[in-house]
Order: sequence, then C-alpha cells, then structure tokens
Amino acid sequence: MARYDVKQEVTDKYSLRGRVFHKIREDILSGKYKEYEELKEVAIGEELGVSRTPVREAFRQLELEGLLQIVPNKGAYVTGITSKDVQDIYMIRSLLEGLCARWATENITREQLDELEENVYLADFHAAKGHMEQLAELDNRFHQILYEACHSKQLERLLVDYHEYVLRVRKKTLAGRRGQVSNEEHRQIMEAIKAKDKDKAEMLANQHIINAYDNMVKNGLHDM
Amino acid sequence: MARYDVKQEVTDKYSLRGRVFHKIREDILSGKYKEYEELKEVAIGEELGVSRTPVREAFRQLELEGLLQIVPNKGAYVTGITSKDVQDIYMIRSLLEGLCARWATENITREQLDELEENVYLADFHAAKGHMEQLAELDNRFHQILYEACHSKQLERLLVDYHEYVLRVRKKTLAGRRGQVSNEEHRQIMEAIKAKDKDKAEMLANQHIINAYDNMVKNGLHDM
DNA sequence: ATAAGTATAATTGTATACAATCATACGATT
DNA sequence: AATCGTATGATTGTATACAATTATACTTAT
Repeated sequence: MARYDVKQEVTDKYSLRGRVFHKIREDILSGKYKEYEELKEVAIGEELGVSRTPVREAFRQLELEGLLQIVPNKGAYVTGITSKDVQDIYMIRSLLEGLCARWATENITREQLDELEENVYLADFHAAKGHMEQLAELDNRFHQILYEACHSKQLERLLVDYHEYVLRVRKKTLAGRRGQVSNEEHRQIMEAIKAKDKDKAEMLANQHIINAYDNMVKNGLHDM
Repeated sequence: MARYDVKQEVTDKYSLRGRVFHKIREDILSGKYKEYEELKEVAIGEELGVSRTPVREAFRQLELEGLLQIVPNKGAYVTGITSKDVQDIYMIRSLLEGLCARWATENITREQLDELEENVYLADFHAAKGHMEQLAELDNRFHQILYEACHSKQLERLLVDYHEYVLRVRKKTLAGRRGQVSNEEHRQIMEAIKAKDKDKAEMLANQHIINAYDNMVKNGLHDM
C-alpha cells in the first residue's frame, strides 16, 4: 500500500523501462517511419536488440497515444496525420496553453519566474546571433517552465504530450523570422504573468499558439 | 501500405483484442480496485482466464491513461486521484466541451441535430418520471452526439477519454435535482447549435461543465 | 488464360520458461 | 537486544515456444 511518488515516472523515461517505447516513439515523430508504414515486431525488436515482448508493449502504448494503429492479427501501422488533425491539435493546444498560462500566473514561484525572464533575454541574444538550435531549445524550455508552473499534473501531462507530438510537424518553424517574433510573444506572456494579469496571460498564450500555427501554414509545412 | 479505417478501432473495443484492457479499466473506474492498491499480473490474469502477457500489455496502456502507476520491478498501483485532479479535469473539460460545441455548430448534420432534439425531449420525460438510469444514459448520449458532430477525431478522442474517466467520480451526480437542471442546459446548448450561434453554444457548454462540477462539489462527491 | 482452391510462409496472439530484481524472514555477529 | 547479512520466496522483466490468423504463391480445373 506504499504511495509511490509521481516523480518516478519522469526518471523512468530515461531508465531501462520504457527505453524501447521512447525509441520507437522518437523514430515515428522524427519521420524515420513513414505514414501508413507497417511496423513488424521482430524487425523492430532486432533493431533495438530486444525480443518481441517489450516491442509489443510499446506498440500498445503508442496506439493509445494515437501514433500507431493496430489492426488485430494484421499489424501495426504508423498513424497518418492529416492537415486537419494538425489544425485541430493547434486549436486544442491554444486553449490549453491559455489555461496553463492563467494557472501559472496564480501559482508560479519566484525561481520559475526568474528562469522565465532569463529565458527570454537569452533567446533575444541567440535570435540576434542566428543560433537556431539554442533558440529551439529555449522555446521548448519556456513552455516547459509554464507547464510546471501551472501546478496541475493533469494539464501538464496533456501539454507535454502535445508538445512532443507537434515536434513531428514543427521542426523548422522557428527558423526564419518566426524565431524573433515568437520570442517577443514569450516576453509579453512573461510580463503578463509577472504583472499577475491572468486574463492577459491567457489571451496572449492563446494567440501565441494560433500565430505559430498560422506561420506554419504560411510556410507550407502543414501538408508534410 | 494499406490504409485501414479508423472505424476498426471502435469495433476492437468490443472484440477480442483489448477485452482484458477494458475489463481492468472498468474495474478501476468502478472502484473495484481501490486507490493505491497493487495489482498483481498473475492474479488479474487468473481472474480473467488469461496469462500474464495480455495483462502486462493492458497495464502499460492503463499507465499511459493515468489510471495505473507502474514502478519498475515492483508493481502496478492504482493511481490516486486528488480532489484537485478532479477540479483540473473539469476545468480542462469545460474548455474542450466548449470547443466541441463550437465545432459541432459548424459541422453538425441534420440527422445528428434531430437526435439531439429528440434526446432533450426524451430526457424531459424521464426527468419528470424520475427515471434516473435512462436519464444518465441520455446524458451520455447527448455528449456523445456532440463529440461526433464536432467532426474532429482529435477532440473526440480526448473528450471520450475524459468522459469515461470522470465516470469514476460522477456516478450519482445526475440524481436529485441536477438531472432536470442539466437537461435544461442541454436544451439551451441544442437551441444555440440549431440557431448556428457558435459563441453561445461554446459559452453554454463551458458553463454546463462548470455547473456539473459545482453541483458535484456541493454534494460532497469530490473527495471520494 | 483466368479463377478458384489449396498449401506454404509469414506474422501476430498467447502461454510458458527463465532471468533479474525486490521483499521478507531467519540467523549470526557485535 | 539490535543490526547487519544472507537465504528464501515472490514478483516483475524478457525471451522463447506454440497456436491462430493472415498473406502469398502455386496448382488445378474450367
């Protein structure tokens, strides 16, 4: 009847258990396995140096995440994502990121706010220098801080999932001018949270995701 | 490279594959397995007449759904849901049901609208007669129609998951006066959709979930 | 030549066997 | 008596074996 801490989950990601799961997940999101491609249990197993058992368990989880589609007695197929799916996900994310920003305004700690501020200033620097990799890293971290700061395990789980999910289609979105504009939006969100303006923070976070989507569509990245 | 239809997923739920998964899920949601209870693979397997393999696969899926927490080499424990978790989920659902109603307004078919209207009138009848079981059934169906009518696989998947999820805490919410009030809200949502008033439909659906939550808290059902 | 039917191969579904890890109890040592 | 160490049992992690299903190729009949 022991009450194990949820933090266990986080470490699991990088420990032995779930290694297979995350590797396959990564390979789907990175585009190594194409849409509608059939994944064979033995083939994947050999590639990862394991038997079918852990692969099957990973397949079942990936199906639940919507990344795989398993047809009984036939096979596992990489789920096809249509441009409408992407649009829907961004609209859903827009609402949830807004709620996250609202809750973060209420619950953010001094340390988290400091890191948020530092993040924005650092991103300014790297945007000016054209360091796209660091910019992408900082963008990820900015949202991650908010996910933690909203102080809701439920919302955090959803948003982390979606955030990883959209990496599949978002890869090069921060390149070009969007990087600087995006960080300017980050700054405004940060300022609103700092000023404890919940409504403004929510509205800005809403719009931030919509803008990211619009930019992605403009660059023609939505039809993968 | 065959393109299997998503409808396969639906039938799977009730076919052989996933039987174990749904049974265990049901037993957790129904409260048969208590919070923090440890589930043993062999014990569950014997109870369902299967070996450990399908049970393990189900465990992995249930962990991803947040219903189980698996600690490596130790065991699977039923996830404890705090009252804050419940509150968060209802807030999240409120936003998503609102979005669903908005999209349903844009995409609902004639047949779906008819069924929605019929649903409301039928529920009126059963509410007056005090038929609580039928009322609960109609409530489920009302939301289900909206999930289908919003015409978004992504949003539907989320909302169906949450809807089943909250059954764990919602069981007796429709009893008492809430049944009639709830159906009056259904009627307003339906009318707004019929009038193609997206904003109103969204707002009403938002409030509908908030009201359900407030009622649940008032009745003291949130601390399970 | 085409189509149906059958046999063979490949793949998934499930059960079982073995390995690794963890919990518990007992005993030895201080 | 308390504590550490070891041994034993229980449980999970993984691999493999077998069963069931599906896909493919070949044969045969029209």
